[in-house]
Amino acid sequence: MHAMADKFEVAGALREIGALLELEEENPFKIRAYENGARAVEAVAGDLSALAAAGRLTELPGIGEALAKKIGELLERGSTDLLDRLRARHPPGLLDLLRVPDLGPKKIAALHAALGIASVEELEAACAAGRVRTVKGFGEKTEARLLEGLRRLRARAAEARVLLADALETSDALLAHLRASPAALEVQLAGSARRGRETVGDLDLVAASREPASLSARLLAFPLVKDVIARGDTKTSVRLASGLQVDLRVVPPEDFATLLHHLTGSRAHHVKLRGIARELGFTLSEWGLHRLPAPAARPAAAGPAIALAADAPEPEPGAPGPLGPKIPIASEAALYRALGLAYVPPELREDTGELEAARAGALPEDLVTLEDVRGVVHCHTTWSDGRASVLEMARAADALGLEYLTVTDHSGSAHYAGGLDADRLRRQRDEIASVQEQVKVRLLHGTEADVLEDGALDWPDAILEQLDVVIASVHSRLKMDEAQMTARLVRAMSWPFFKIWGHGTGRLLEERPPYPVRVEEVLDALARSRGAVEVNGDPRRLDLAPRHVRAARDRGIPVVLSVDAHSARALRYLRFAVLTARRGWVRRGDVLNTRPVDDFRRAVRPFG
DNA sequence: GCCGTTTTCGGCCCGACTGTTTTCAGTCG
Ligand SMILES: Nc1nc2c(ncn2[C@H]2C[C@H](O)[C@@H](COP(=O)(O)OP(=O)(O)OP(=O)(O)O)O2)c(=O)[nH]1
Ligand SMILES: [Mg+2]
Ligand SMILES: [Mg+2]
Ligand SMILES: [Zn+2]
Repeated sequence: MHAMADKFEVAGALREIGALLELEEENPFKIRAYENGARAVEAVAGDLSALAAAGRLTELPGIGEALAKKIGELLERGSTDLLDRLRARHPPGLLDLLRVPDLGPKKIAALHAALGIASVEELEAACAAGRVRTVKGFGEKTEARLLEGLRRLRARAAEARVLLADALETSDALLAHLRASPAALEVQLAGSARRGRETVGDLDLVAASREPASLSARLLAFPLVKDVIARGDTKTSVRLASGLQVDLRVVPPEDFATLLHHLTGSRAHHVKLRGIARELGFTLSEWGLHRLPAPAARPAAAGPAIALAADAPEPEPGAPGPLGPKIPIASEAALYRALGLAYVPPELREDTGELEAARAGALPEDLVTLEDVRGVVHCHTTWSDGRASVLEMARAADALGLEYLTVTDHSGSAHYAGGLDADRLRRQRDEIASVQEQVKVRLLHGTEADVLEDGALDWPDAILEQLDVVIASVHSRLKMDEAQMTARLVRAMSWPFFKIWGHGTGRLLEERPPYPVRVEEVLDALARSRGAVEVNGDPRRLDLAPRHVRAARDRGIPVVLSVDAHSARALRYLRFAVLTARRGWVRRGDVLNTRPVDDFRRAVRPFG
């Protein structure tokens, strides 16, 4: 098809192969190998083709000879013989069917065999006509469920993800609601929201209780609950009016730590961690850490094993199989300790090297925290497109106990955002000086300078040298190709003064993809020059993304946690910047605005 | 398909809930 795929297209093709193999009901471990390969390819920092050209693809975890060959082919011509063959064997509509909730490869095969259904449209028609219920293994309820799944898929609701900030507002309300129950001994947020992912697919909650049914009922009584998706002894799933799904698991208090760990994820982290447990002779699930039974103690074995089985206590719920003794686990830290590992914070549990690091004792122990941050960077005011005045922003910062605040309004070319010209910039400096006399927080004066089309910044050096801080951001002319945008940013980051790369890739989550740019090349330029990367805490941005933040700190580039505030309320975005930085393995010492104001000022001052 | 300070073959994480099942497969988390 097309030549020269990038790593995301390669990952997409590997996932498509995986999905098509699923339809063929191939060995699940082989299918997983394709998913692992896709993740490994995406995690590559920098140029995948370079790695392929050097014949080093098999150094990636989960890539062997077979996948390396296919990746090479994908890079060259955008497809592989296997993918071509698979595509030729299956109608394209079958792949779409995999996206229908509650429909997997087995049911698709059954429907295809019985009714010739090979597309979403055909399934919809068959459900509407009541033909699906006639297929063996299907009934009225399944048909109705599929219709509902089709409706949600059509409405684009089935795969929608919600911004972390919005999800946390809902989860705060839910947690308060559940904690008010006398049956609740403990209730906590888990899942991707606890890991600080920028968007979440649902809300996952965990609770400890002696009366799980009572807590489940309490969830159903939450005013925003619209539908009950499933209700069992330990797990209840509901859909809220907003469309957001909420999963609640409830266990007795002695299993709370392992449940919290389980529901926090991620899936890939668990697969690897449980593999490690197994190597050590344990088995791990939400029901706890157990010793594996000795291999000799099988039903076919001699007398003592049978006697042991007869004496075994009642199996607890969720643990029907033969298990060895249970190791009490009182906390997540105790769980990792029991497996000989350093504690892995939730934000790092993505199987991106954290378990290898935990084994080697190489995990960062001083990941940045909200309490470490002394000042906020990147604030807009009514001088450009902010809604609060300098005084209002400063008072809000005082209320939060912040040590300093950096006013960085837009530069002149940002007409759409009321960018400042040199004269207004001077007058703004005077106003900041006068506001400073009324507040405790130290006010610093900077700019968010547009990176122009040619990579120049929007201010002459003579202006920049009067400022405390310069954020350099791309706001316009976004429709360049990757080579042009990379060249533009490399030039911008190479100027011989200190600058902060603002919202590096311009993404707007669930709205606008990042503009095409080779981030690693820009980071290389920044590492050779003077500057820092911003982790923009605006919940719609969270930019740079964690893997790029990690690539920055691997190059020794310092980090600034920013709020990009256009209102006083937005100063609270700092927590999202912190979460995103932690997901990028950022330590306290990597972050310039954990320093006292004078240190910070010296570190970021453009000249000198 | 990947992988290996116990292995180059034989493992690969583990469980909840639903529906239609007469004993559990399928899907999802
Ligand atoms: N052991 C194990 N745990 C799983 C598996 N799938 C999900 N989990 C656990 C870990 C997940 O973080 C947790 C919640 O599942 P979700 O599907 O909600 O995923 P998560 O919250 O991570 O991401 P999301 O934003 O909801 O898509 O359940 C699995 O296949 N095996
Ligand atoms: Mg989730
Ligand atoms: Mg979930
Ligand atoms: Zn901006």
